[in-house]
Order: sequence, then C-alpha cells, then structure tokens
Amino acid sequence: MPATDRRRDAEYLARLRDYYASAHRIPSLQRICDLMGFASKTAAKKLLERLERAGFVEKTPEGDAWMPTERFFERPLAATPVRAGAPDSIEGAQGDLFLVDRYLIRQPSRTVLVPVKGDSMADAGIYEGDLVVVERDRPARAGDFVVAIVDDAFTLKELALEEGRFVLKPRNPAYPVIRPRGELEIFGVVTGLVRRYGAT
Amino acid sequence: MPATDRRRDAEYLARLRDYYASAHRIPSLQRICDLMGFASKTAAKKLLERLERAGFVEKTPEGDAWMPTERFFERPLAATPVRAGAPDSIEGAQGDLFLVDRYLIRQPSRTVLVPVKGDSMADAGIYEGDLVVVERDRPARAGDFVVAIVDDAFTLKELALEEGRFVLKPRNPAYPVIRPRGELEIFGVVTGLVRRYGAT
DNA sequence: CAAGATAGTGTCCGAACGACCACCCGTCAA
DNA sequence: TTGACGGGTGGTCGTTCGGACACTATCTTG
Repeated sequence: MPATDRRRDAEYLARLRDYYASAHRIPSLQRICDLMGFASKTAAKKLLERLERAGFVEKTPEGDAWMPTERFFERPLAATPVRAGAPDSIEGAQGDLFLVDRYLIRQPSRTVLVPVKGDSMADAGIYEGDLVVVERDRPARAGDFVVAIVDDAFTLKELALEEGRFVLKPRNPAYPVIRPRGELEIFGVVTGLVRRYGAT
Repeated sequence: MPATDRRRDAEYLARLRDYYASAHRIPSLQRICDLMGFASKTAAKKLLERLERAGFVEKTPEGDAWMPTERFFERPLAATPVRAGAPDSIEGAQGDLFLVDRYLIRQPSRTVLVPVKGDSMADAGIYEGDLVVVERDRPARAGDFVVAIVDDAFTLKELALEEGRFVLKPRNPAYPVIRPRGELEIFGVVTGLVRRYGAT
C-alpha cells in the first residue's frame, strides 16, 4: 500500500456520494462499514478524517456529526472522451470539477427557481416543466428573458423595445406580443435554466 | 389549540430550516426538543410526523432517519411579495446551497457534465454552450438522448430504432441520421440539462 | 355538554451510536 | 534493516438514539 492511497479513497468517496444522494446524510460509522466493506468502525472514522483533511466533509458546528462541504458535490466536467478509465484520484488531477449551483446562482439571496408553465417560449428552447433561474431586483435590458407580472400572474417572455416602449415578446408565433398598458412590472431576469429528463 | 395548529408548526419548520442550514441534517429527536423547547421526545417525533404528512420531510430509504424533501427548501410564501397567483418558487437561499445539484444528479459516482457543441439537437431545445448531465453505464432505450462516441469524439443525439438496429438521430433536419457500421458505443444517457444566460 | 382529535409530558427499554485503546501488517524512506 | 507511517481489525465503554406506552390538557365538533 502506498503511503497515501488516495485512489482507494476516491472509490470510497464515490460510494459516500451515492449514499448521500439517496439518504441526504453522511452515514453513521457503522453504516460506512457496511457500505465500504470495513470490519471495524475505526476504519470508517479514519476515512472520514482523511476526507476532512481533503476538504470533502466537515464537522457540524456542534461537532457531533459530519456534513458534506461544497467540494463534496462537485462533478467532473468531461471535455473530450476520456477513454481507458484513468482512475480518478482524490486529489483531482484530471478533468475540471464543477458545481452546478455555483455555475447558475451568483446571488443566492436574490435568486429563485421558477417552474415553467406553457409553451410560449418553446422556440427559445424553454419548455413546460423546465426550471428557470430567476434573479430578482436586477435591471432588465431589451433582449433579456424576464419573468413579468401581468394581470397578477407570472409570465415568462422576452423583454423587447418597440417604439421606445417595453413589450413582452413570446418566442412562439402562436402567441401575441404583450403590450402593457401602464407600468411593466418585472419580477426578475432569467439567468439560467435547468431541465431534467426521464424524471419520476 | 385548534385541531391542526399549522401556525405553530410553521414556526417549528422555520427553526428546523435554520438548523439544517448550519448542520445539513435533520436533528435528532432530542435536539429537536432543545430547539423547540419541548420537554418530551414524543412531541418531537409527532412534529416530524406532521411535517411528513405535510410533505416537508421523509424517511430515508432505510427508514432509520429523516431527511428533507424538495418542499423543505421552498421559500416561505411570506418572503415573496404576496400576490394572487404567486408562482410556487423553489428555494430561497438560506436553505441549502446545493439544491440544483441534488435535483439533477441522482447517481453522483456515475454522473458527468458534458458541454454541448454544435446545433444538431437545436429542435429539442439543446443548444451550443449548454451543459448536459450524463449518467454513464446506464441502459439506453430508444427515445433517450444519449452521448455516443463516434470517431473518438462525443456526439449528442437521440437514440432511435430503425429496422431493428440502433441509429443516432439528430434533432435538426440539417443533419443526417448516423447509422453506425459496427457496434454503437454509448458513453451515457442524458438525464438533465443546464443553461446559463448572459454569462460572463 | 360530551366525544374525539390534537399537542405535549414523563418514563421506560433495547439498539445503535461515537470515542477510545491495543494491535496487525504492508509500504517506504533513512 | 529498521523504524515510522498509514490503513485496517477487534473489542470495550458510556452515551444517545428512536420507539413505545400511559397519561394530561386543550380545542373542535356534533
């Protein structure tokens, strides 16, 4: 065994992540033994300490349990087909790691996810069931996709300028352009989109 | 006390969310007592059962612990300017940072993010610059969007069945259907999509 | 008013928990 | 060659955990 067998830990970390995905919690030492095939809880405890040093888990503020860090959720970003499965080490080395939340949400306190209803933006690749990432209190410019409040309901449209006035353009020829009578009330600007395929 | 005192439960839920934000875990019954001022663990247990019925928490698959549901992270309606027909928006900020990652990724150890190049899937609302969430080692069925390896490069196409053989169909009439000569090598199945607007 | 449901108390128990210690055995550098 | 280090076994200990049961007080409804 090499002095630091991080390859094996990468496999352990993968199993830990899978467990977390289903149970949303770092398992107990005993359950880690089951998951990894350890016979002793000490091995599990030492594994967690190693992962803590590597920055994947940390203690809760009370210090009585473990919780994941941001790094725990990072996913590899594949640029080119990585053949011949280079076994990923815990130290990273290969492909960039990536956190979707980081990528999409820049101002957490002002960001909301809103489910899309209807197909008025279908030609822009936004379909019913998608989630749009909406940043509130952000100046909107023509060409932005915005969530506006029209007749006390939320509408997702493209903000456009028409003869010096803001209008809401659908991206589907079957829908009419909305020309607001008075002030146009904008809830927020769309900064991202999330879609899930084959979901349950 | 009313038959269902949901007002008080809303306060409890708020405290539970605060705790979760710091410890990333549903507290134990005893700790719930401390948090809420209960004197008996039974009260804590019943509270969790109420919240389960309301859809905020659920049991882990093993049934030995509690975990939050997606609803747990919903921003309280009072936080958004209350309007008729407010959209059900998920997540505020103060809940959990890693919500989108969890929404998209179910098997972390087998999931990779792949950037999209080209517009061969434009009619399916997948554009250049998007990121697709790819789950590897997963049986692909006709109709799935898959990332295949053709000539040592990634290709994103729809898997289709044509006269008993698998073919790769683009979702853009400008591109031809790919009929692989020999074995079709599938890298993984697309289970999600991420897009960012107005990126820097 | 009475019946029933609801929020919470108090107490018990067995199982699971994490902390700790002594020990084993490869690997690797001095 | 030898000693330090790192991953792992095996077992003990006191604590905490969740589940169960009996009971109280309050509010709602018929």
